[in-house]
Amino acid sequence: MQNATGLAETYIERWSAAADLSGPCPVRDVLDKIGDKWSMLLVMTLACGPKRFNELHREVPDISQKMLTQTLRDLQRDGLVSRHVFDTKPPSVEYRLTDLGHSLIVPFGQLIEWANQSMPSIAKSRVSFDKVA
Amino acid sequence: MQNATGLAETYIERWSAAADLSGPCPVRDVLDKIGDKWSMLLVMTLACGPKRFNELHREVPDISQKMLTQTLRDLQRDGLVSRHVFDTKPPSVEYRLTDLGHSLIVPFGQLIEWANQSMPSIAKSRVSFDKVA
DNA sequence: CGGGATCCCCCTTGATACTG
DNA sequence: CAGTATCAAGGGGGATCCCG
Repeated sequence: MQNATGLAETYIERWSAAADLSGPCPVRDVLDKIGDKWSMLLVMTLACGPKRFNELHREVPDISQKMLTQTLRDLQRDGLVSRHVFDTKPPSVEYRLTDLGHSLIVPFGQLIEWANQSMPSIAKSRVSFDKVA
Repeated sequence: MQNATGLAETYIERWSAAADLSGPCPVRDVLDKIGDKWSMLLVMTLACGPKRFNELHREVPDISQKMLTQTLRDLQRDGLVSRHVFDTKPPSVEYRLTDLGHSLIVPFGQLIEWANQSMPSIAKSRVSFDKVA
């Protein structure tokens, strides 16, 4: 295991090597989902265990039914989430993270970690930037 | 240092604890930038060293002048990038990552790493999903 | 309960032209 | 070289209604 500086250089190196900026890179494709308004929120909400549709809706109140459905479908399409229908009445549908989906928690968590730690600096920077402008 | 499973649980735990989903959380705020079409691309492009405006434009050809300007301003506003004007003629402006900006490379790199490793699975999942539909 | 279908707004992005 | 200003288009996403 290398230190943080070494890691950074490793990533920079790899990026430079892979940086074929002509055409849509696969990385962009994944990043679009990360940055998408709801995907990661749902992934983290599902991280603590499987949940049903309306259960998710309750835990993430400000998402519309449409976007909840759509985002879940996209996550399922990418194999991050699996969908299980129980043929009861009324019907019950359970969503849960796949292994692949679960594997996203650590790298994504690192980013959250960074975000939380960096928030104060970012906030201060914004204030002083806006003050000048 | 814990193993991957322990780490995941740590992040899940923290997320649950912090999940005040009422109102815009700071995490969403940061995620918007990550997912934004150009921010991370520019950060990684600047990772290997400072660059001037048109130099950046050459290395990321498919960005428009407008978005390049705008994205750089946002990054500067957040304190991830610093802007240095050299009063020569013709004028020269150099952009470089701040320490804060540099600190993003590692967590972001982890995500890229995940993306690259998971691409095959995701691609396969998509194919089989679309086949059914 | 768990969605699908539709309408519509607005915000981001791109293209183009101009400037110090 | 390093931007700014303006206009037009596209699609992401919300609101609403409907269905099995």
